[in-house]
Amino acid sequence: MFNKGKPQSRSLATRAAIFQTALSLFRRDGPDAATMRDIAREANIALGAAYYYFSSKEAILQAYYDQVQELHHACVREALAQPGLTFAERLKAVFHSKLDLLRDDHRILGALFRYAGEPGHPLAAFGPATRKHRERAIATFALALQDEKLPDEIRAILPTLLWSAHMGVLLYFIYDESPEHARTRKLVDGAISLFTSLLSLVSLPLIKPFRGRLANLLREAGFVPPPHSGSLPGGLR
Amino acid sequence: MFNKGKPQSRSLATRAAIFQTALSLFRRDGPDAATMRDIAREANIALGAAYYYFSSKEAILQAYYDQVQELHHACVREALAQPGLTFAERLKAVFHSKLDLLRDDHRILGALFRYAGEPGHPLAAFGPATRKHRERAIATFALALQDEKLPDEIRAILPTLLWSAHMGVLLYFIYDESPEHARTRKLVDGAISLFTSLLSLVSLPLIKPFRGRLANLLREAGFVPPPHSGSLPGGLR
DNA sequence: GTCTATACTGAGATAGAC
DNA sequence: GTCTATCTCAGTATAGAC
Repeated sequence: MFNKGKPQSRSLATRAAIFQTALSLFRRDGPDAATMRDIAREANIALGAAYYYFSSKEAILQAYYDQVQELHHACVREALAQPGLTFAERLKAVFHSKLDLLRDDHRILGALFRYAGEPGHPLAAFGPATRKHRERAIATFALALQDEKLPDEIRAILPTLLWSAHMGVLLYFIYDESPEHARTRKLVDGAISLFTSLLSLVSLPLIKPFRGRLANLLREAGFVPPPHSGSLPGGLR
Repeated sequence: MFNKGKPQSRSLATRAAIFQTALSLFRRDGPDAATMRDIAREANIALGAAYYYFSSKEAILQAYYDQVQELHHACVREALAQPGLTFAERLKAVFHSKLDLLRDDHRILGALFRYAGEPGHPLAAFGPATRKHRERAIATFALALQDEKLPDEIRAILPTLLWSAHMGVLLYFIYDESPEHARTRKLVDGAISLFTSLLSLVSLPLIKPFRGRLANLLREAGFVPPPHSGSLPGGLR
């Protein structure tokens, strides 16, 4: 009668147990090698129960994706709360906190990348189904630059650009076998240092005309919404 | 006794028939929906025969990958043979010829992207197993700039940079549903025009110091081999 | 609503006959 | 080289216990 449809605490606990068991198996064996049967056995439940909570293995990946998103946003808020950081330091905090979060999850990340080439898939990183996620992630990057003084065109495109760069970094990270992912860390630091240096040139009269062209290009390509407008439908935005 | 191990013409014909049938089914139904049984039936052979020629469905994708590579290189050679092209036109020719080639193959491309996040996979676009392919593709881009006068640091990194950009364009292309892929074409043209304009700034004293930093960064990240050295092992290079 | 047990399906891949 | 028969196994469907 009451609580119709609301999950109870026992149910939540079972769900959480399945999720955690799945993650540890994903980390140990890789998301492909770990079967739903393995997960159910390890969590001491029947196969059907696992499917009761997660309609597929992909649904577990989906939940992981959601969780990473939220944790990252929280980490970034915390890291950026510290006063007196330079712009470069703020950017580095955003990138490095993501890498911290994903430290043990090379293979899970790799499995998520799999759907990047299937626009219709609910987990397609650039597809319409993940639109909300993407906007949230881009907003996380926007946190790093909210106090900077930047030309309008640049401010409008920078969060999306940073998010795109971060996707590239994650790809690099997946391939990076150096201890502690030192190579990825170094790439991030080097790229951000170089980038912030270059950014100081952006107000030069010589460079100025290029700002508009770039903003234009990205807007027409759909990476970035037109100014003064709400959001648009579609996957490429 | 003779021709030991050499495929005969009948064998080659069967292989080609399977390959073409597979491609047309891939295009019609998508590479996932098209099963090996479908392919075999459509090609009028038994399932086992299909597996005799291609040890897996992935092997067919592999063959497709090889073919695209070779066709693209040939197209580019031909397109660049035309005299009097500007640098931007040469670049555009490389990108557009690739898009021409892949016109109907959104979904096959998408399926190939799937392996990009699995470094150990033979089809991983950035992995060690595809190293030779990658070098060949990068060499294809190098064709476009062989006659340009460019600073050494730039010349060393540009082909790889262009190849990377081209991977990004392909991803965009996969998501692009505009008629004739007009949006992708427009993005390519706009980006190349902007890029070549920016490139003319690269010799300015103001910009010069950044060249070294960028080249350094890319070298240390393994995107580009150190100067005066042969190639190195490994996936990230 | 939560969960178990069991059986079915369909696709990739293989074995071995011809 | 080519076939048929078979294996494996992830995902699914279902009937019913609590």
